[in-house]
Amino acid sequence: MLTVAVAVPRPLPFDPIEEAARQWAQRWDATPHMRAVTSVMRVQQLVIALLDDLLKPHGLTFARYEALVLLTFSRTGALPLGKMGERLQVHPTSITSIAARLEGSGFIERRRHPADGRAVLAQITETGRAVVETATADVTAARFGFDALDVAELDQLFDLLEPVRRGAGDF
Amino acid sequence: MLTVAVAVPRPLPFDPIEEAARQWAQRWDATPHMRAVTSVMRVQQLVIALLDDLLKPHGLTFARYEALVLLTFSRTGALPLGKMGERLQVHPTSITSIAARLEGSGFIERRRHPADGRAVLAQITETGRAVVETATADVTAARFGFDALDVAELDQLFDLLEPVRRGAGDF
DNA sequence: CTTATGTCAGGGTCACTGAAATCG
DNA sequence: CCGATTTCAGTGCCCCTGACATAA
Repeated sequence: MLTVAVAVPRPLPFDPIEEAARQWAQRWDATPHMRAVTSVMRVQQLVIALLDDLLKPHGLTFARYEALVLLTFSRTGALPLGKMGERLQVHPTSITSIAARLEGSGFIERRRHPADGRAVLAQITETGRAVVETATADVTAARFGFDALDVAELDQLFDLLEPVRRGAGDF
Repeated sequence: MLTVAVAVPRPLPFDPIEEAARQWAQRWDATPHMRAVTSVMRVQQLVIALLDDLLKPHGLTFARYEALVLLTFSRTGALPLGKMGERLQVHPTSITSIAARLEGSGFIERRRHPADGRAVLAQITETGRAVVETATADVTAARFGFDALDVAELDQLFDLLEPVRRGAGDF
């Protein structure tokens, strides 16, 4: 048995977002918007902290993990960087950096696109495929940190957020 | 009339999260979790981009705006840094940095706590109060980027996320 | 020539670790 | 002495801008 000391902030005796909303409402409007948005921000922060903790032992960040997963979805295990950036909705220079680090870890290889000399193909390696499998086992076991919700609630959450993404012009 | 050219990525002809979920389901489980979590991550990204754009003209980031708002909620307009970090749920070194930059902008002043020589009080200035008001007018006018949802849906979203935050030990 | 793709340099923010100073 | 509060140095991550090289 091995125990690890982890610094966890003492829980507050009240919900800080509820409290902020209460004060907000006394002066400004859009209180329901503020409350919902603050919740999304906080949950994202919690989830990314959990996922990065789970992925770190595998030598991955969440961004790199997502890129690797995307490659396993393609038939050949290879995609042009531009296409990856589009799908993952990240900045062109970010996908370059992500690919560079994945290559440094031996999870992908970069080579010129045979049909388009401008493009670069990211090709997942066998090591890359292996790490995706073990890392995915960890994150699915943790239910992505959303163990508190059942499937109906998860779908409801997705449906609620869909128009927000659509409204921002994502698709 | 003045128009500004802004680079906006071309929308995808499909929902990239739906597509990822479809592929995910063919190999792994926890698909509803993955779909919901990815949505939260993406929406957070969209909201933070919008808010930072709205706040930048006021010389604020979202983190600094939140800190300033918190100060306006206190009776005296002053709080110890430790208390602020607790409420905003940010790392002690982060609140130091946020306070340092807010002070550099003239939005707060830092002084020793009169009753506890270890603590530092952040005191909002008149300039700080003024910038909170104008910045808040901007973000509420934009409905925090959640204009696509009505009040019932916003409350539903908050309620869905509440057990996730509670489960992570936030309060 | 213009457009598309990717890379690199650099600046900004924030999270975190570890160490230190100060004070209760 | 121990613990709490804050600061500082340093690392890593990701975002973005701007400039550049290469190729369609």
